[in-house]
Amino acid sequence: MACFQSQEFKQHLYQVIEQIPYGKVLSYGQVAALAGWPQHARAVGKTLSQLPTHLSLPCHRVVHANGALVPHWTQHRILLEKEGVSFTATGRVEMKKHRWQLNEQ
DNA sequence: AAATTGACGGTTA
DNA sequence: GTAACCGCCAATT
Repeated sequence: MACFQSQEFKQHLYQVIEQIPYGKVLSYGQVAALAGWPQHARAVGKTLSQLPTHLSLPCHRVVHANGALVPHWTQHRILLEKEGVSFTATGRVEMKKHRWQLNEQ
């Protein structure tokens, strides 16, 4: 079966992220589960970290389940703010409002 | 082969 | 509400 390095996995991952609606965010674990690899949230993050820039994928809509943003990425908060995502005082996304659930839409 | 690291998750304090 | 701890998997050193 396909490994995490395989193109098939990445393709599936891209497809999931591409489906994230405007102003919504998804956690790594949720993305991993939708891609068919539950419990692999960490590996998903690793894969996203190796994403080529030319894909123009809304990877900024993928955040930590706790609402924490991506470390070492200064633009993350800005991009989400532009989409109307609310933040708490400590700089975390309000997952309660913006977490994309398959139930809605 | 063993230990370390990393864009994580959920529970507990 | 935030902060810390332990558990999880895969890739790298």
